[in-house]
Amino acid sequence: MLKKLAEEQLERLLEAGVEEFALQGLAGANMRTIAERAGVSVGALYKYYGDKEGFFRACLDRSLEALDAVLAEVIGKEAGFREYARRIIRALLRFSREHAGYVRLYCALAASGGKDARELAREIEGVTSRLYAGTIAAGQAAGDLRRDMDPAMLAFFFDNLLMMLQFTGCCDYYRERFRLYCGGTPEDQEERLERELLKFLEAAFTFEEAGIIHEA
Amino acid sequence: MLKKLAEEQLERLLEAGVEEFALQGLAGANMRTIAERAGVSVGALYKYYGDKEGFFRACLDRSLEALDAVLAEVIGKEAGFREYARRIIRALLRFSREHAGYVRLYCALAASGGKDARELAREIEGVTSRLYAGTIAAGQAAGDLRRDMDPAMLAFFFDNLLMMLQFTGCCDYYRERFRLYCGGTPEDQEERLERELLKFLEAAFTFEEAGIIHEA
Amino acid sequence: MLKKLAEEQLERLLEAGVEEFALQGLAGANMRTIAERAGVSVGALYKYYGDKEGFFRACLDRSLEALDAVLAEVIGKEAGFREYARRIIRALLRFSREHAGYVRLYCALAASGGKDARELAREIEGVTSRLYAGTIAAGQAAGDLRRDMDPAMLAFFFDNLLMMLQFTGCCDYYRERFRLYCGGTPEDQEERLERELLKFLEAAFTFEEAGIIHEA
Amino acid sequence: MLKKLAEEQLERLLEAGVEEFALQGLAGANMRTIAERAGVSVGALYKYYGDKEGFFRACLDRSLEALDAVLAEVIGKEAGFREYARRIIRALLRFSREHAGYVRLYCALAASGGKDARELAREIEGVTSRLYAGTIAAGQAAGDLRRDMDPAMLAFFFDNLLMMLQFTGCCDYYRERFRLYCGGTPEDQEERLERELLKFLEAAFTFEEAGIIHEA
DNA sequence: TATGAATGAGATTTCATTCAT
DNA sequence: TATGAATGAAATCTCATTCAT
Repeated sequence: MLKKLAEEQLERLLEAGVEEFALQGLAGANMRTIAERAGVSVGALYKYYGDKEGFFRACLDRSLEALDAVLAEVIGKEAGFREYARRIIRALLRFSREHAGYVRLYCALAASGGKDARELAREIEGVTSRLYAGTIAAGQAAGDLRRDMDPAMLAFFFDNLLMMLQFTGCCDYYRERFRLYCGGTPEDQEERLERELLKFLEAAFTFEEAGIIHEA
Repeated sequence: MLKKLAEEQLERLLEAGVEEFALQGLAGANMRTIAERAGVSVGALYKYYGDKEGFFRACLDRSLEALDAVLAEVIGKEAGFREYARRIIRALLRFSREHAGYVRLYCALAASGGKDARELAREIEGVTSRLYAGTIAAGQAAGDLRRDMDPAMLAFFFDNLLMMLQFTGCCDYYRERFRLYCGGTPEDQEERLERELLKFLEAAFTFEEAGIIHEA
Repeated sequence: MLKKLAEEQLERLLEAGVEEFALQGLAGANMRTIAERAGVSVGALYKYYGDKEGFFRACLDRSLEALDAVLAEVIGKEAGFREYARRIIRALLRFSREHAGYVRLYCALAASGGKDARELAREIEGVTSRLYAGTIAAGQAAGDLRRDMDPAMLAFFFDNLLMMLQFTGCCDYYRERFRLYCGGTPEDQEERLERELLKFLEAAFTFEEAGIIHEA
Repeated sequence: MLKKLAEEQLERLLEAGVEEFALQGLAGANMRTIAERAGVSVGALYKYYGDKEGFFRACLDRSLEALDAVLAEVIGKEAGFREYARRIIRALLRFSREHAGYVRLYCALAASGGKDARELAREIEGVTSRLYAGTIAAGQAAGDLRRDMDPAMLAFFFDNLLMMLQFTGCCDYYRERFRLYCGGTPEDQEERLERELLKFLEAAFTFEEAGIIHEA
């Protein structure tokens, strides 16, 4: 077959690559397999992306763009922390559902070591860390959130729970783990998961030590 | 004498293997490199562990044993949830410091996909999930912990935070991420990290929404 | 008009091909590179020349034609050996200057092995060998050239020096070698080269060992 | 077969490599073919020589060493030019017979272009050029050789004839060419070739212009 | 028994050639 | 008709595994 590689085929290449890299890692992924899965010749794969490393980077970039898009959508609207958290959780749950491959790749990369991993961290977490810390500090100033905790740490724990939320939705290990803890799959339990996480966060973020309950 | 030497070699092999597999993944790891790092011949490596897969499994088992040991130590003593949480956090922080390689391998495996990952989840998380849920349910019954949340979910979020705590101590991505959120390295900030996490958990676990049920 | 364009393209293709084959050899040459250099599509290249081998042959033929033309020009005019040698040397020096690519290809082919190389030898050297031997034998009969040497051998050594003269003008190795022996580039030293080569040949071809036969 | 690669096998690898590179060029040579010809696995070939380029260099170095050895043997003994020339010619004829592969590789490399070819020229010809020019200048000073020619040019033409002598013995093109000029193969005609070349050189080097024959 | 050189299947990558546009 | 993107066979190179020493 010699027809021009359609947009759609390039799309399929990236999808297949994201999936394969997420599953097998950079070293374990097989370029021929990826090309076959995408229904494209190896030559075409190399023509478009140069080499394995380059193709890997393209898959990664694609994942990051998708994640950025989701976050941008949430971040845009001004809101209090509660509303804000709810929106993020819902957005990430949807992202997990719709772009499981990206999350898997993200999880795999975060697990890999070396300079690349550190750079990736700066690339991905740089934005969110500042964003969360800012929003939380504002919430503290407004009296909406507890003042007895370091906003940086609050943001950190918040993001920890969100990262785990995503992995739970997409990665085999984390899905199975969810089943052990809560029964069922993350999808079936999505509503419950969202509700309970919000309760958990609500308490963690608003309760102030010494029993002095912050005004609702 | 000879046996001792052999055991020491096996030890070194596992250490080297854990490190290499954590860093490069199963596919990316190089058996010759591992043998060289351990100062052992490739032949010996194969003699003891059969093949790459088998050696990988041995490295994994070793990591799990170490983790089990730590948890067993903590679990043994009866205590209230607060004390219990403090002990686990401290134990895991120490584990991260002393057995970074194991945690890295654990992180890498959790990120990989497939049936193996699911089995691994059952193997690792089966114990802790029941343990945590039980302890939490007891705490709720005793009135120490909030009753308006599913104990399974509470346990799940608790473990989420603990997993992230471990990754934060050992894996490049997560370490850099910590730096972005909180500044400094997890080691330098260990005390602060422990303190704030406890505060966070304290609130999340004990605050009850005073009957004001979060709107559905 | 269209035909003219096409012919110009074919011309450019051959030029590019001669250069690439001379530099990289048949195996090392890249058809896409050649087409691009000539500003022609790969499809056109294949349309005109069938395949790589065929195109290579066309490049070769073109080189041989050019060489034939030069020799024909020289050979046409009747003259004594001295005059004859001078003309050939000048013609080859000019040919080297103007058609360096052809000479380079010739050199590369002569260096390659196999049946093709042998056929090429017959094709190229068949004419000149008979021509030189004949002219030299005539010179000997006329008393212009020494009689104590085999005319075939004289012709052979003569052509040896002429081949080296051409390579010296065009090929990197031989150019550098000239610099080491004589200083400067063959172009700068063209006059000197011509003069000295003529002196060398004059002596080699006319000196007779005065009956003192070199001891066996 | 897993026995240790004997000296002899490494030897065979280099022999096979020299032959293949001489015949096919760097690009055209096939590493698998070379390994097979030498009766050695591809892995072993790569273990010893790193990559194709490195193996090529090793083949080249081996050829140069062999050539150096021959020249060193000739150069050692002090002698007049006639004796000297006879020795070199004989040595090179023998070298061609015994190390045809090296000469073929040498010929192929000299035909290739680029910086490598220039460096190779300096490496190979640097020694001989100075040596020949020195010996010839000494001969001129002693009155043994004609004084009306540039010693550098004399040395250059001398080496030209010697290079062609070697190619004639080993390379398909040059062998066929010899047959066309002189009939028979260079081996069968070795004695005649040597004798006639010496006569040719004798005249070219001792005859002085203007008919004034140099004293014998 | 322990070693590590040798093996060769399999991975990445290139490029002559085709043919839909 | 002319183009050049797509193809996929074949090349280079790696590395898990074996087994002669």
